[in-house]
Amino acid sequence: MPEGPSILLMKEDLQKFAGKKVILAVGNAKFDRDLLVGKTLKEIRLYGKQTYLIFDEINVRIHLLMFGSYEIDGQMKPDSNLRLGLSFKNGKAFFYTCSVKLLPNDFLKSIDWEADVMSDIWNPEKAEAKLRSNPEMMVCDALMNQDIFSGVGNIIKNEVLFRIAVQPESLVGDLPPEKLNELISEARNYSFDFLKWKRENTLKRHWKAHHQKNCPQCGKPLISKITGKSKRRSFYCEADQKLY
DNA sequence: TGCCATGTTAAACT
DNA sequence: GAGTTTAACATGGC
Repeated sequence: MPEGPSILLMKEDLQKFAGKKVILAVGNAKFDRDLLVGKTLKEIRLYGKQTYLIFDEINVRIHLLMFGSYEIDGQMKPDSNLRLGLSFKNGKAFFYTCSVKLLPNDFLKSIDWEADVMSDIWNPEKAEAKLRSNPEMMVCDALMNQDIFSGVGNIIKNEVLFRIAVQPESLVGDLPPEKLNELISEARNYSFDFLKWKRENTLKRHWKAHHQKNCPQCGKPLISKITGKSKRRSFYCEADQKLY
């Protein structure tokens, strides 16, 4: 599931529990789940791929990692790896195979909320400043960097670089200023396209590079290669994507 | 069937 | 210490 846009869909599903009181908390999360019982879920806040269930004093941070999933209402899967299940008067929320952590609300102050590419307060100028201070970083690593582009994952990385015709191993400092700006604006733009297509269940159909065999522009075979320090797979066209 | 992958963290290394 | 590599987690799709 879990790049930023998918998490936004999860938030929409959870929203009906905002303002509601936790009746029961179950699961194998490594903290005292009873601390949540009787507390009211004040707000659901996102930061990239992270979801914060905010209560008085404390919050639960959920990260679905690679294989995590969630379920609203419905029957709990019998032999599943349930990390946390919350019951409210109007339904239940289950979180499976994910990272779940209880944090004090002070922690929220340490987050740079403006780094979330899908946030209303996304700050592209700040992203540009961070990029400029890391000229030796490859663009594939820059996009995957959650402190710069919180919410971007491997799919978004590959599609953004295809859209702006930049080879993944290009160095940030070598990009001309207008390319750097395209990188920043498309990280956000594509995330919203991802959201729209995910909602329609047509995401894969719209992939131009990610896990594709041939370049949709020139028809040549795409390169599939582990790139950068993040060691994640990149799909790109040698002919159409320029190495800076 | 076996491999790979929408991700992160922490331990174990150099 | 800094930087890098590896393991762990654990599921579903191809």
